[in-house]
Amino acid sequence: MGFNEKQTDILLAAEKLFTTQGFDSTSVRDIATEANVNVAMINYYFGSKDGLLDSFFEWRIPDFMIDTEELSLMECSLEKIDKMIEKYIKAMNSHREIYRFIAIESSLKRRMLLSEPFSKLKIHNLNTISTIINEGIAKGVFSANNNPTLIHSMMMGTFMNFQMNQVFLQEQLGIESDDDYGIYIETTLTHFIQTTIKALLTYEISM
Amino acid sequence: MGFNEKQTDILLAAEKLFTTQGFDSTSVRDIATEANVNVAMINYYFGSKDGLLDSFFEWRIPDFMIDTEELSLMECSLEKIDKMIEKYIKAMNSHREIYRFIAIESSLKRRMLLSEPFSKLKIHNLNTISTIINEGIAKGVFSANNNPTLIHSMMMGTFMNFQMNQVFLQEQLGIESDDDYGIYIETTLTHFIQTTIKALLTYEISM
DNA sequence: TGCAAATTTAAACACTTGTTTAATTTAAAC
DNA sequence: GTTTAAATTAAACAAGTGTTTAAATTTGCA
Repeated sequence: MGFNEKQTDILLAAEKLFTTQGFDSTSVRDIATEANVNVAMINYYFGSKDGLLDSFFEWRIPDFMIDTEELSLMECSLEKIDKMIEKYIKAMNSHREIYRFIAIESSLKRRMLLSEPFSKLKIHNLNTISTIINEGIAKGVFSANNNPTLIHSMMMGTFMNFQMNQVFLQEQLGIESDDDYGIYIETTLTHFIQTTIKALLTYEISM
Repeated sequence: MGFNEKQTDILLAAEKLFTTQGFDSTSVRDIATEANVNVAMINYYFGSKDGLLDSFFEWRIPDFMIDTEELSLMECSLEKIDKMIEKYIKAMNSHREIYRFIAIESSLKRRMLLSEPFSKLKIHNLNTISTIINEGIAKGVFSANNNPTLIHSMMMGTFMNFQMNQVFLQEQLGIESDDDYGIYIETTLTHFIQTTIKALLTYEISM
């Protein structure tokens, strides 16, 4: 937390290369060149390449925290579900290459130790949706037997699938540009996820 | 296609290391040692490390093809949807570390050229589900305005999310062993996805 | 202004990477 | 049994890896 200008230069350069090439095939020299900085500065400021990744996680992961303030004011309803999903997708989609990178790197067993901040993010975001759904079930607004963890997995997975198969899906859906793809995610895909979850929460013989 | 014994040894060794460490941080020497083979044999048989990955894709991807024979005999119904999803998850879950590896590697821009067989797999599997859903819509069994590509993304994404966040989800769901996790996927998760898709296909004001 | 700490640098370090070479062994064909 | 091709080997190759060093420069403070 609290990085100086030079550190930020390095982090930005790392971000650009990590997200396009992956962590392992990005060299510290590449990063140094991209950041217009001497190679040794990376070890000086971050200790090691792994330390840089560690700092990168700390630096970027807070962007993906759902803020619950606005939601906490709303009464439990399907509209609240819509709002929450919209917030969710917006948060992740605003830096989708970064989110994809973090999710991929954290999934490798060898990197498990580094993924603590990512774990905290997932717990926070899962709690947000769980609270809302459980409250709705308790009040009888949503049908019971719905598992918030599974619904959360479905939402996250559907979004991530769009990150990991962009080339394929862009072709399948006839989307021309990267920008249009982003728009599709924030409109059509968001609406689809909203519909899906609402269908589940109002599905009588659910589960 | 058609690998001899030595080539298979190499592919099996590569599989073990690729799926646990990723492609970039697995060295050809590691693979050679694991396969009890001279390093040069990898280049002799596969040309290069990239060529090995290429062959690995060709070798394993057919396992994930959904066979449509049994499905084509069934009449269009919600039971057919259940059956299809069951087949889908079973096919992917039987070698889930391999599927995760392929999906991750194919998602890196730098590896796009290699992912042609994966692309073909995705098209085949997407067509399988699309055909069934579109037939159901045409016959009025399923509600219209359902987008098969989105439903497919949802199913794939939900499954993949379980692959990429195993440690996290195992803890969240209180699952003890890796085997139990696999069982959970083939029972509870499969049922959840079935329910979700059926809820969508019978949701009146869908989309 | 002087001094100590922090920053920055080029060079070197030790090691790993994927690949190739040239020699040797094994197998198949005539 | 000789010849030709395929398979296998250890060694070398050239380039790249993350990291450290020790010297030089800059900075902040008394």
